[in-house]
Amino acid sequence: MLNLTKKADYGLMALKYLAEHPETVAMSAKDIADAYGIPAQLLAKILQKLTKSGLLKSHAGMNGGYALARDAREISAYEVIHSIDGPFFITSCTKGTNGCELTPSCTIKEPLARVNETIAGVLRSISIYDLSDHEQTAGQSERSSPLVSLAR
Amino acid sequence: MLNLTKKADYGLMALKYLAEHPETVAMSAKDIADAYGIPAQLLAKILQKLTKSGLLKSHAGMNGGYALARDAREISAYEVIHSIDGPFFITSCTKGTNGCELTPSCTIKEPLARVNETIAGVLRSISIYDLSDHEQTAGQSERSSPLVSLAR
DNA sequence: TGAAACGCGGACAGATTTGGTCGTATACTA
DNA sequence: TAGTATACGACCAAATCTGTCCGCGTTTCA
Ligand code: FES
Ligand code: FES
Repeated sequence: MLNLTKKADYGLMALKYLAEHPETVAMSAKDIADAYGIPAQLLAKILQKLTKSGLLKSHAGMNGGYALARDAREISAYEVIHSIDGPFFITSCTKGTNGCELTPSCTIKEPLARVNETIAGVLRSISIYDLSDHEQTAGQSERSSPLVSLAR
Repeated sequence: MLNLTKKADYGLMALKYLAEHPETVAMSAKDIADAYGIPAQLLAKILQKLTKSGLLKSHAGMNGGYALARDAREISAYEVIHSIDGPFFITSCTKGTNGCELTPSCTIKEPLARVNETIAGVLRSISIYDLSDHEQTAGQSERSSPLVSLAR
């Protein structure tokens, strides 16, 4: 019913956590999982997906782990969700290659596709940086201008 | 993964269908289901929910059926989805009464709630009328001004 | 007055998706 | 070479969604 999967949730949490610890070179999946009390192995697989999508850089071996591949401002929530949950369409008919069996009769697909694009746009305008708790001491650069203000 | 359930899809289709046939007093669930080739009994239950939510008016007995309870412009997509799928939160943690077990550690719930509100706003700004194929012959009243333009 | 057409609502089974675990292979470091 | 970490697939369990069935109440009409 139009909600993110837990996996996407976890992914966002992990990325936010990484964004808030820029000093550390790499953070293991277990470290992040422990910090939030989520299943380590599950998070590992999520981070692997994000790595394959180029959002994270990974490093095996001791003191290895994951690090953001780009600046937190350059990673949008949309990319994260898309990477973890696959392409999302608000219309339920995504089975098969294109459209479901009743595509010809269904008349709301086209209008809803527009809604879909709008939501995608909102998600695209939100970066990990926007989610994170960056100490906005003074004179914040205000580089990011999300469609949705997340300011508190 | 952030998509509507088929039920919500069906519900929107049905309402759109009703909006496009304003002359008929009432339309049976079976009629609508046949028009789109969707399971009649399933659609019936959906329409029942919409009736209980006050979006439709029902009439039992022969030649009975359903009709919009209000003008199509006054029924938002949000109401329909909310009525069928229940309250939706973009964050997956909706179990129990309030928040999931890891609410304290989860740090993205609050920022995502804002995204949630934005999406809800988009959905609220779209009416069944906007979805329907109203012959906008000339000088359309342009009474509705959805956040998302659905014009073709 | 009774049958037919229709809405109402719960129970329920099958299909699908999600959440999570396990095992093993691979890569890197000390 | 021992230890730590990622990579990846198979797999299972739980939750959800989809769809069907059946009995009941209501309205219309012959
Ligand atoms: S439900 Fe499949 S095309 Fe709309
Ligand atoms: S995942 Fe439950 S509070 Fe965020």
